[in-house]
Amino acid sequence: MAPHPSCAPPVQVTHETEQRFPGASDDEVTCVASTPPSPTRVLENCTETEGGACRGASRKLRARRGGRSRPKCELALSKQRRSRRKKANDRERNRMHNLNSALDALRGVLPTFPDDAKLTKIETLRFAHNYIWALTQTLRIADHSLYGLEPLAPPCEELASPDAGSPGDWGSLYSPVSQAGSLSPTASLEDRPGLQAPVSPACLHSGALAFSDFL
DNA sequence: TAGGCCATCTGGTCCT
DNA sequence: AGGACCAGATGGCCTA
Repeated sequence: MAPHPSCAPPVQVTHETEQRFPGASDDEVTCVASTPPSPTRVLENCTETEGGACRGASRKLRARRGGRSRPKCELALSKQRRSRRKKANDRERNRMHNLNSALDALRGVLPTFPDDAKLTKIETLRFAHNYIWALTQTLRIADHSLYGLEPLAPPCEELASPDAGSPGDWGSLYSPVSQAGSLSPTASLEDRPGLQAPVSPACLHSGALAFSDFL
């Protein structure tokens, strides 16, 4: 789905040039100083007619390079920038691919029906969050019942207040974070058959819902 | 056709 | 200096 190279925006050199001046190397300074009128600090502060330090440096460089017209240098600088940008793009692409791979792995361990459409990125994250949360609560319930403690869960139909506190708050149908705003799983998941938002662990515990209802 | 999702490019910032 | 990370911009694809 890569944009057509022909449609890709042209590499913007001027902006980067401007940004990189403070740390520019000798070569870069030399190249830019020979650049035709552009909004750069060097060109503003270091013209042929002013600037002692700049003039001195310029003279030095000119002596070293043996010339004042340096189209080759511009070309080299431009090539270097393009090369750096290209490498950065490659790294960024790779990074995003890794991120997507991790997301796919996460999808792989989430309970969904085979015929479900692939979860979007945001759905995957929300659902994983809720799934983990519900499983945690389930374990907690199991522990409590194992040791004969009082069940902490409210009735299934009782929903917690939106600002229910800790992650351990069982009154919540959804984990606290997902309850907030757009993170509510009902917003994005309820219309997906077979991909329900996590049910209350209390309901699981009481048998009001089978675990399969969670899926 | 509008809106959602996605991949990619890009420049900025922070870190090593 | 170079890499990682991030967020904004852009354009393509798909669906209601």
